Amino acid sequence: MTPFDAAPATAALTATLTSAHVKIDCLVCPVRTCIGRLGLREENGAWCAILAPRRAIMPGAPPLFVAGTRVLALYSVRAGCIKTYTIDAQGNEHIRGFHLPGDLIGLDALGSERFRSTATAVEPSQVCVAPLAELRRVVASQPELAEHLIEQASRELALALALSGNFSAEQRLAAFLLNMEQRLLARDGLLRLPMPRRDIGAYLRLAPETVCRTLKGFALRKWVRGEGRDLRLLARDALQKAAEPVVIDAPRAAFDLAA
Amino acid sequence: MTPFDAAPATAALTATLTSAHVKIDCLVCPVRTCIGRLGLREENGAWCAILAPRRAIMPGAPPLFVAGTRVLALYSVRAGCIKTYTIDAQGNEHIRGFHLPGDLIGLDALGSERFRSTATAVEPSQVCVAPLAELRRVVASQPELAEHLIEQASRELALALALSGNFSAEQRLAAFLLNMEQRLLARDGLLRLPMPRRDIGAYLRLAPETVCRTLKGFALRKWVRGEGRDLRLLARDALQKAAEPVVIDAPRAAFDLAA
DNA sequence: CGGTTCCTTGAGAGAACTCAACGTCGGTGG
DNA sequence: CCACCGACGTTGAGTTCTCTCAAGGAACCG
Repeated sequence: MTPFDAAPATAALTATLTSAHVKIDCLVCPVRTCIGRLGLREENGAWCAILAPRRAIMPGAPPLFVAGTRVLALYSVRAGCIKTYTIDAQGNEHIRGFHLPGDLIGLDALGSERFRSTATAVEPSQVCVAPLAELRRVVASQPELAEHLIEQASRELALALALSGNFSAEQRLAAFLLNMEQRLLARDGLLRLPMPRRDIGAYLRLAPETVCRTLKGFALRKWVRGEGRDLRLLARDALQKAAEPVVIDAPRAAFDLAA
Repeated sequence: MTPFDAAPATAALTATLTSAHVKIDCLVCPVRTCIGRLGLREENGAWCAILAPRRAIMPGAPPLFVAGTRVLALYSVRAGCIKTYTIDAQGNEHIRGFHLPGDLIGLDALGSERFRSTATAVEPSQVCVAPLAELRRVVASQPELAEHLIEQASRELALALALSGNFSAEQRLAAFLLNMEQRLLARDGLLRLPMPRRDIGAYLRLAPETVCRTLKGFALRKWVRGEGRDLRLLARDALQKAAEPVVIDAPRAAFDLAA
């Protein structure tokens, strides 16, 4: 069991943490697992240092950052759920991603100088701040960190590409549930979605009603159970089959060589 | 005028180049512009060396790589157009991206160990091969290159996220035309699309017929002109307005602080 | 208790798809 | 030289998936 199974929707998260807390808190920081995987020493101050400044983000509060503003820092989600989105001319909200503990926010802005989206909290959340200047400095001195950033961007890219495919509502929703289950480290298929139906729809290109109806379809087939945002995935294999985001195709054209 | 304005659909591209040609050819390689931008010396052998092995890729020929196989190298497009795609269970092709000269292919696979898509040529093309092991080595010694990779992945991510939004056929096609015009370095809005309507549709989540009809709608409004794949963008501003992929939204909620 | 947000369900509307047909073009071979 | 073939682009007609609009009920909060 990880420290993040318990929903972090406590008032304590809103408290401002002093830098004195940093070292202690970092021991339970989700980013720490990444550090461990990279073979970095926990005492290594470089990565922890740039993550020191914490920020608590509340739903409805001012955004973490706003589309169009200059990128001054990236953010690492420590707890909660942050959504990044844009608003089009018709006023529709397009959610570009949900960021869960351990995820970096703002990777899609590194190519430009400005944020492409606005970031707000879906539930009470906390992020660590990685100022861009310091990030560059650390990247230069620690190639492992650069590789970590590339890998994270790569994974996010793969997810975005899989989602941008021409799939049906059922396929996308099934893929979404499985993805969220995996990223939320849900146990026994027990899953508490942080976001409302409207946000799921804005992410999956579906009307909230369609999300609801499709979910009901899954429930009728006994693939999922639950009410509202508390779900239980009963038939993961069936969902996986329904999702089928990518089929590994055989090298069909490889035989044209003989012709 | 760049060396890539002329369509490279010549038989010469199919010829196998020996390593003796590398140094000379690298002077006209699109990647060179990146090297210049990064402040690297042209004589710097590290980056050029790993790009040395060339491969010619022809439409209908065996893929450059196949989804599911291990990632042994990334590929830098030197000429032509490479598409990456997946085939779903229904046999539908989902195109994840068109890669033009200067683009890297396979960035979305760095997070996993295997390619997520299959890559084939849309038109006669040529790529440079960057073996993963050497790439890692160079990244470790040259942080600028790491930043370049991150930026490239970031831009690709931003494009994928913009495209994955819930936009209409007109919005997506307009955005696609503008994006292709920019990336093909089209002059005077003169644009020769390398791919058939079917591929555009598979990329934009549209039926080929819808691509055709939407394009005709643009033509009726005098926004574009041309026949088949040869297009001329007459009203770039109108297309830009129709595309409206992202609207920079004002920090509306920023005033909640006072409440 | 009123107000708000969210979830759910129903009925009608619409955007895009499917199916079908036709003309064009370039290559191939009789 | 021309018929044939396949791939592509275009257009039309009917269908379908998803959206929009509307409404009711539940949960939460001040």
